[in-house]
Amino acid sequence: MANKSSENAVRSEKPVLTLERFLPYRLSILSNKVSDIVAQTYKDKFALSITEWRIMAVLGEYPGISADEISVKTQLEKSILSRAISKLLKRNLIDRITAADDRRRSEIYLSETGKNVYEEIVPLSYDYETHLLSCLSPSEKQIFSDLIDRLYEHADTLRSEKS
Amino acid sequence: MANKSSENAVRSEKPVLTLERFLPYRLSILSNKVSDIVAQTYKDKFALSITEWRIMAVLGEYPGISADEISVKTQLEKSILSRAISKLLKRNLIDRITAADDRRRSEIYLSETGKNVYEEIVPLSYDYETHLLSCLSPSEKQIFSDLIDRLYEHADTLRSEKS
DNA sequence: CTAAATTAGTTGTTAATGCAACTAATGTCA
DNA sequence: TGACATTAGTTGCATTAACAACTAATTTAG
Repeated sequence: MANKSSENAVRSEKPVLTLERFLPYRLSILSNKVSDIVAQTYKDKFALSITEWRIMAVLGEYPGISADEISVKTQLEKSILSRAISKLLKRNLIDRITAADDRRRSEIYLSETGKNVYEEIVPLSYDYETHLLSCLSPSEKQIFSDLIDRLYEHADTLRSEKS
Repeated sequence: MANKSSENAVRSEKPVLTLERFLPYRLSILSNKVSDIVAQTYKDKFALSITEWRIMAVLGEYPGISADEISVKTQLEKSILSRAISKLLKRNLIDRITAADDRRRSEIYLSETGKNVYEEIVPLSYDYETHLLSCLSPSEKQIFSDLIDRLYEHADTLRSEKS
């Protein structure tokens, strides 16, 4: 006898989701816009995709790291990484040598050319970040940064509740 | 600016970028994690991709909207939209009729089935958002939301400064 | 020492994305 | 009215992503 159309008509208002106010959506849109702008610069000036740049960025910080470790740091799939590394090798932006102690692993480095590109991109990236954040006060920047970290940590705990 | 490798602290000629502290990167990682979790639910329970769900979400808010208008609201490419709409039509989740006043345009609606799915997803989405944000205080939520909006607006102004 | 299990990395396949070219309907303006 | 430009939407194509199967090197147990 349950009939939602007439019995409790007061309660049964249809739910509506306002996409533009939905946080996961807004986060995604903001992130895409921010990334697209950087991506355009990397692509125009250096013919690098975001993925490729991230790999180089990690190599700038951790020379001699392995593909697997890059994968952990950048959250990129092994296969994506493997193909991106091939491309960077072909372009002589990185060097790869087989690790002496474990011949499965290889150690990857920025090449001389790669270092030059890296050193050109780093200040551009910082500039961009600075410009992007210039609409926030110092304390707002700090708060935003902290909130991102907290949400990131917290999101991890949600993953397991999935079913 | 903290410099964790103090070895060559004398002349810091070589710039280094710490990817894990670079805001566009962190935003992207957070956004991906957040989206992936929702995506998994939509996919498992309703066999919908994020893209498909976003279209349905917009249709729930704006019944009879055209593909082009959906494109503006969701920031999805025309082509992606066109193909997603075909899929949703095949699955009878939406209906499409040619607009009377302009036969190029079509008006798109959630079908009855689509409405049922929509009404099931909306509360799930809100739940997820609530859980995600449960690690923030009410005022922090407000601040975070505001900062996102401001950054979004501000990012727009950066786009043209590209060169 | 050797068989099974793990690990690092590559490759195949399929689907999703992004861009441009295209069709068809409408709008503009001389 | 009639050539031309715009607009809505579709399709083709090349690139990229996601997932799994695979090779080869190393580790673990018995």
